[in-house]
This record gives sequence, C-alpha cells and structure tokens, in this order.
Amino acid sequence: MTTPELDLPDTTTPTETIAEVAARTGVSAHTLRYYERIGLLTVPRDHAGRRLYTADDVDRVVFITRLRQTDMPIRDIQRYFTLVAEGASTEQERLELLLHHREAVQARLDALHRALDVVDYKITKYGGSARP
Amino acid sequence: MTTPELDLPDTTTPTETIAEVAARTGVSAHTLRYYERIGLLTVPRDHAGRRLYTADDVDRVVFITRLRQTDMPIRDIQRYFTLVAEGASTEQERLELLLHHREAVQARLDALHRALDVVDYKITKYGGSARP
DNA sequence: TATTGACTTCGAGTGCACTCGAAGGCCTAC
DNA sequence: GTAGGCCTTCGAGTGCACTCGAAGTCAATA
Repeated sequence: MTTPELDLPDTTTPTETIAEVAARTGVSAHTLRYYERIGLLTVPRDHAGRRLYTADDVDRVVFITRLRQTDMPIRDIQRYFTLVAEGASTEQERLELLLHHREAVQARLDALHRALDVVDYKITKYGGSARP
Repeated sequence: MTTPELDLPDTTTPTETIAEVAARTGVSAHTLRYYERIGLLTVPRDHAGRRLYTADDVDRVVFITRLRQTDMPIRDIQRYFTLVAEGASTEQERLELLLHHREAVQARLDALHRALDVVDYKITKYGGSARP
C-alpha cells in the first residue's frame, strides 16, 4: 500500500564523508575519487559540493574492493556496473560475468597452488640453491 | 679422483637458441632479453654474438616463471639470484627469502578465497544485483 | 652472389591502476 | 576576521613488468 518507510534500514540518505568512507573501507580518498571519475560510482554532494556517501555507495565500494582483490580488471568492473545501471533486464548478463570471473579466479588459485608447490619443493629439497 | 664427466647430465654446454627457449618456456624472446638486461640471467653467446642457452639457464628461466606466477616482484627475484651468485654462504638467506615469499603467497591464497566467497555469495543470493 | 630471416643492441612506448600536486573553496574555532 | 584543515577539480606523474621498433649483423639457402 504505502512505501515501508520506517521498516527498512536507510541506505540512500547521504551521510558519510569521503574521509569516513576511506577510513572504513581502506580505500584512499584519492582512489575513491578515481573510482568515481571512471564511472564506478556516482556520489551525491552536500550544499558545498563535497561528497556525501550513502550506505549503498559504501556497499558498492566494498564490493568493488572484493572484485579488485580477485584481480578483476577495472574494465570488467565498469562493465558490471554499466549493466547494473541498465536495470533488471541485464541480470542474466551480470551473472554470467560473475560466473566467468569466478572461473578465472579458480584457475588463478590452481596456478598459484601449483607454482607454490614448486617453491616448496625448492625449499625442502635444495634449501634455496640456483637450480629449480 | 677425476671429475665425473660422463656420469652427470650436461647442464652447462650452451645448446639452445633464444627462439627454442622461448618456445619451450612460453617466455617471449623479448622478455628473455629483458630478464638478462636486468641481471636475472647471464647467457653465453656463440661466435656470432647470438645467445646460446645452457640447460641450467633454461632451468633458471623456468624457475623465474614459477616465481613470477606467484607474483614475486622482479626486485625480489633479482635479490634471490644475487644471493645465488654470492655462493653457498648465502643459502640461509635465500631460504628465508623463499619462506617469506611462501607466507605472502599463502596470505594471497587466503585473501583470494575470502574474496571469492563474497563473489559466490553475490552469485547465489542476488543473481548479480547492485548490492554486495 | 643475393636474399631471407633470425638474431643483435638500444631506447622508447604501453597498459594498468593508482597516486600525487597545485590552486582554490568552504566551514569551524579561536 | 583569520588560521587551519578538509574538501574540491584537473591534469600530470609513478611504478611495474613487460613490449616494441629501428637499425644493423650474420649465416644459410636459392
């Protein structure tokens, strides 16, 4: 009937400054501005033109950091949020993008494990000599 | 008594061209020259000045690729082979370098796993929506 | 002998993801 | 009312690890 104004946590009212978001997410203010510059975020401003982040914005920053931690290229993250902006009809494509990335990460994990085995072999067998 | 010339596989006679090494290791000729330029390798030349790699050289290239696959910085790889060049007395330090790197790789593996879990959560729970 | 093609050196260029600096605006505390 | 500090935009700079191009050399083949 009416919008459930009081029942849901507020995620769209701008409340946090760039310094607060930087402190909470570990992403520098410089990098937060950079992310905005390249279109990963759109952050509202206060009356003086300063950024005020909503809870949703902060959530998005956190999600971006997770994707970056898995080495997703910025280009792909841009693509992902472009799809998000295009609405619900792109959900399938977004899912595919994430699944595709998931495979890449899994492959990276496997490769890392294999290469680490070689290093371990080197450690135990040669104690660090010049030969592999 | 005498050096066991016939018993050991020959690892120090230059036999392979840069193209062969590139093909066998998957490292481009350009990158092989780059590695040499920055001091990771010292490759003998034939009478015409062309590189001829020994089996030991190729082994070293392969080991470098393993270290790079685990994201060891070039700087650390340089340090490692500097130690190798300094002889057996640096074995302890080399071992420590590798063990330290091993920890870094393990930390990276853990972080990848955690970040991947977040992506997986996103995949299963939201099917790719904008919220984390 | 002429051409082909792989090799050489050297310096410069690329792509990525930040990271920084300059110049100035606005709010609060004294 | 002014000093301090955090904010703004913009463009430029950084570091890493390659990657490429130009100009030339050399040896094998037609």
